[in-house]
Amino acid sequence: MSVNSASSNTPAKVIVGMSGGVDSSVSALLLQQQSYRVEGLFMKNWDEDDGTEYCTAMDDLSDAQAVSDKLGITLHTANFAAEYWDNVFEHFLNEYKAGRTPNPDILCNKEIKFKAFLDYAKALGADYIATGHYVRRRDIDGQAQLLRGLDGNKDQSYFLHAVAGTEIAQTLFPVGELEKPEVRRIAEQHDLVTHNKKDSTGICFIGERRFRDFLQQYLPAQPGDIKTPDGIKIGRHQGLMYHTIGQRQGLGIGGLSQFPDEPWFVAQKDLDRNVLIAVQGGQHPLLFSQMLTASSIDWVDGQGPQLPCRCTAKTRYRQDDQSCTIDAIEGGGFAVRFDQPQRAVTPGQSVVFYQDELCLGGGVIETTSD
RNA sequence: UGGGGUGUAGCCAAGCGGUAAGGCAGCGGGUUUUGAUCCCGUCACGCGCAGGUUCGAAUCCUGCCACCCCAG
Repeated sequence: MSVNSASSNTPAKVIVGMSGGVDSSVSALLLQQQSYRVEGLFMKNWDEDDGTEYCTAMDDLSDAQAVSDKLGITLHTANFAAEYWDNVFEHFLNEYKAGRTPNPDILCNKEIKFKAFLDYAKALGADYIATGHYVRRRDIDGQAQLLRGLDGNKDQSYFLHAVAGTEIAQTLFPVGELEKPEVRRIAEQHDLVTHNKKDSTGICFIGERRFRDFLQQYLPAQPGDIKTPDGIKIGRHQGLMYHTIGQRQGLGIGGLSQFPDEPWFVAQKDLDRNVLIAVQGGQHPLLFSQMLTASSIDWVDGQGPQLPCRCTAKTRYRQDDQSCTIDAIEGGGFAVRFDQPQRAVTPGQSVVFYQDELCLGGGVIETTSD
């Protein structure tokens, strides 16, 4: 790709989404080295609910500012909290209310980072945006493809699968070509304050929380029974939305004399009866499913492959790729059959498809079956 | 209140005179841009209570208390 912008032979202008982390810091640095006209933008998309305990956003902004100063680039700030709430968080809450387990960060990428931010950057005159994601872009016949990051350990294509190719086409991913240790090394060599900053986790823009306490602020408790698949009551839960399929922690069940010493896992949610179904042992058959149906499919190329299609898929971030077959189902949507049964496939979560290095796209899991 | 049994951490539970296993739950940390999973660590100066025997008792003895079962 050319470093020059399309409209002139001045260097292209790129605005980097600066989170205050090492990846976006190094992204800005690399683009600068590649002679782009680089500016940064720090997004604040969540207005603290309690204001006290989780005030990392200010630290992140000051780190982003420090890196920008070091590089001598302009740092813009933007607040997309309203867009985040309307287009990401409300959907997040509605999914939990419906007993499902959403992935807000996938929506956040689709609605905020590659829509609100992209629009904002273009209004600032940018030719491209850039982010610190560990993914790669490949242009074929004028079409942008999404490839896994070179560092298989950090690949974040799972989170970007719902971003359209037309938006990928306007984005640069400098660290996607590198391995994480190299990124940190570059940051250290250039004396960027973020070089040894711990990787951020938790919901994007919201951060690490005691998840159940966090949800409880928005979704009130609805206590009910915890039962075995045979209908034996073995405990109480405070709300089906506070648990997810395959989960062990938080059930509070232990030492039942008529059962073995194995830990208990959530197998199903019975919304009609407000009952949580739990099974014993992490390999219990009820925790596995070989088929799923998915809706809300986003294909990166806008078309999707010819069906039926053999490919690999992940049902969660960082899962090893699993061989499967995708097929269309009547009335819309897709059916996915895995070669091997998969553990804790969870409605509301996303299934993402790959062919080798290419991320095809993915959809939201609706149902699972044997 | 006649007989039998049981009382060990939140729960299940080993221990049978030599100085409190293990599991589950919980808690803390690690891994991780969702939620999970997973990994590591932690968790009874004390074994229903009070005495006694002994160099030494959760383990033996005595009394008391509680619960369970069978008789009534």
